[in-house]
Amino acid sequence: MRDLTIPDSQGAAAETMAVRDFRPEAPPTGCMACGVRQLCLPAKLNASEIERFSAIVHRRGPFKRGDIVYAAGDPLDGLHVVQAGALKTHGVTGRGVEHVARFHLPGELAGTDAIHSGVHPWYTVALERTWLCAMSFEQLSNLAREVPPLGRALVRTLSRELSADEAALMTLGKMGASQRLTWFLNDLHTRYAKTLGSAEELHLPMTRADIASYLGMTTETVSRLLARLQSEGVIEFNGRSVRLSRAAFPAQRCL
Amino acid sequence: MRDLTIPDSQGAAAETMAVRDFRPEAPPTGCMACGVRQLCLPAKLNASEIERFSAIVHRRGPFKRGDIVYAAGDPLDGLHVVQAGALKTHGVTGRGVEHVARFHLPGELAGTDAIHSGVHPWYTVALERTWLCAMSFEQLSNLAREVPPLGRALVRTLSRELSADEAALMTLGKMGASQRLTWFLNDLHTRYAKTLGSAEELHLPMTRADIASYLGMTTETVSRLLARLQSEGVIEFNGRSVRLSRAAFPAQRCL
DNA sequence: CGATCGCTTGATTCATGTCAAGCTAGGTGG
DNA sequence: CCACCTAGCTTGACATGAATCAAGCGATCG
Repeated sequence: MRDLTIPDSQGAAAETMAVRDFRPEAPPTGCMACGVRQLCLPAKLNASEIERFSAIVHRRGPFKRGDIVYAAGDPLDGLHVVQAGALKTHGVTGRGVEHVARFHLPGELAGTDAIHSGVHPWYTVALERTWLCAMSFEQLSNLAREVPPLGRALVRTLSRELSADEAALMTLGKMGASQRLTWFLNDLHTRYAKTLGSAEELHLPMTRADIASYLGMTTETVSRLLARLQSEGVIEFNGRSVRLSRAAFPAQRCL
Repeated sequence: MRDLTIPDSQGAAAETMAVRDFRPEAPPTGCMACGVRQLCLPAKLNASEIERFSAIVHRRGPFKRGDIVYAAGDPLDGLHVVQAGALKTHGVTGRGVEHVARFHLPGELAGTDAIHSGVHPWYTVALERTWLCAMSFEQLSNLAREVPPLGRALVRTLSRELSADEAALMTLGKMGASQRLTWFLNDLHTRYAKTLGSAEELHLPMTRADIASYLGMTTETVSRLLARLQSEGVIEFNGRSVRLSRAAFPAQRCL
């Protein structure tokens, strides 16, 4: 892990946390009690297996907005699961323009794109106050050999990321700007629902610029489209909190 | 595997094969002698491990243009490595429009996006006369447990696919149409070079419509841009054969 | 208290999509 | 073997969605 020297669970100062945050001040109680477990690697492990997995994981945080988890070029050391908060993975063009390739929400794994080359190809940074569960890939790999269900979970997780990326490629390639945006909102809602339950109110951890970059448009267009969707009654929003009108999101098919 | 009943290595009729095809009429001689091995799963296995891997693989083909390897909704049964030829993975919108998410070239693995759900999310079809190496995911998974390097190879391969998709998301999201196209040509060239060596002439296995769909533009735009790139001296092309002017593709950075 | 960042809204421009037409090559049937 | 037929490709004229340029506002941070 590069020398970030982010204080591990440092003085849990009293701060108002966004609704979406998952008991962010609680010290790690181990995977057994973790709220994102059903999405995370130990999802299908039994108690003793979880115990062993838990032993190779340590909690890191809080990362704050903008803190770097991986920089492009860093050697692969550990993978991280988002326990609370959110990350983005982005590249930077020659002239300093950044482009977001994906967001990582609670329960999702980051760093996997570095496995094959041993080097992180992009930047991964925190979008808001974030806690991560770190594990050495080396140790994970070894443990997976002894605990086959863990190996299978790793493969399944990679496959899930893969098909998520493919879905994004499908949607972002063909659809118009407005459809891309509604797809995005719906996707976020679905992913949050997996760990935090389906909430009325969706809190966006990222800026308009991040959304625009991810969806391949400009911040101006995002703003305008949000305004239009609101006027059409499809959504209601206020800053970064968005309420999706269920009527207008009819089990949205992604393609 | 769904009932494709594609004749296994059926009567190797004498046919003129495209330059890119990899000894397509030769019967399978096992992974040891396979030309795409260095990219394929057994890349880093020793002779006896390759032997075991080889035993769970069987060769299928020839598939011809348009033959379906996986249909959306099919249960996961086997994974396939492209030994010769090429595949595309695409979704179909409500009104029958298709969108291509990725191409699979020799040595690349297909079907992995079905692992996590057990169901293939999209269609995967042959673009040209194609041979595949099929393996049951079940058997692969079991063998990976006994042969750890194979498990690692599987994880590495998934990671490679993942970062390829991310690179595509980066490029397709931000760049203009012309840059997307040159990125695409360069990417194809690079990938072919891994198994077949760097050739002067790049043979495109897909139609303009496939390219357009993948890059998020129209066939007309692809045509026009190819014409423009040729007039600028960046490429020379004739139908589906393209020659990249090395001078104009200066170690093209993808972002 | 000022400065900066994130967001919104308006006016204008331009790249790419859409519609339309014609060309070419390869495959099929007579 | 020839003649048609179709799928794939190319080119042109025109329309438009989204980018760009520009301006202003509110909240947060130092």
